[in-house]
Amino acid sequence: MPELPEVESIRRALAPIVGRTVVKVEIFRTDVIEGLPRGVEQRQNSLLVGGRIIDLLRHGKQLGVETDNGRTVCIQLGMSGQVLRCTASTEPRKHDHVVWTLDDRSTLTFRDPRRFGGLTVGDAGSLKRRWQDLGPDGLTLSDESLAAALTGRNRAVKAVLLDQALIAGVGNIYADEALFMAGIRPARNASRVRGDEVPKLAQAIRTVLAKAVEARGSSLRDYVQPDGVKGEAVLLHQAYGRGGLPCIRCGAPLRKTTIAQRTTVFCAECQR
DNA sequence: CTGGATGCCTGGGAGC
DNA sequence: TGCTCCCAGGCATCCA
Repeated sequence: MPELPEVESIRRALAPIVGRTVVKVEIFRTDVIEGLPRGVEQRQNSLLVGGRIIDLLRHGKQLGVETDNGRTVCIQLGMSGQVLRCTASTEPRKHDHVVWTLDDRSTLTFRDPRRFGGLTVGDAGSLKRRWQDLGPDGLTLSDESLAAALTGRNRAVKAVLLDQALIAGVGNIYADEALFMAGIRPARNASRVRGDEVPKLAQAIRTVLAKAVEARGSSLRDYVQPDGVKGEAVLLHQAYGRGGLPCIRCGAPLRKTTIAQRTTVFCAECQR
């Protein structure tokens, strides 16, 4: 579900937990955790218990939590994942998989009804190692990086934008939005994006993502910020979710189709 | 190597 | 009200 802007919104909202020490973790499902060791002590340790949170990092759609005892947890939200922060402990709800308690008695909950997401535990270096397999982050994507991702690629330009190994953080919503802003048809072959269009598309990707971060992410079905409040970026959408509705630029009805197995909305007039 | 198709899950909404 | 069907923002894995 959540793409870069949603994950970045979560990261920013969690800033107050930096400096806090993890005092307890409750695991309600082990199968959402990769790399979980055997043994109660080892499990607690791998899930940051006893460590002080020193950093919250993000690359693309992945969120990293790092503690001063050299442990890290990488959070992937998949389609329906949430990270919630409560100032007092509450009864776990259905689909709450992992609950941390911090030394200020606040709790951090990872919940994910569809379980396409999950956690990966590791040592201090494991986040960087993991993120080496991802492309550059979409928020700061350079024109040159985008050019490199598109060059010689025999697939739809939208499929390239969605490929996390090429560009990290763009999902179905913001791919449609960026291509609409840049006036490029999602089905166009990536290798046929012209040199003069590359900077426009790179700019569109950065802008669309940055605006959505400002609006605290797009709440469609599951996404909420850690305090449970919805983001407002849906109000900014010009293409996504508007199939059949008039294009805000030219008034022609927006077309709905499938590209890379994903629902795709575009304007046949404005996007060539 | 590349790119395309498939399957994993639950819940919400539409339609009957 | 209740049922069935369809759809959903991701991604690992398998296949051609």
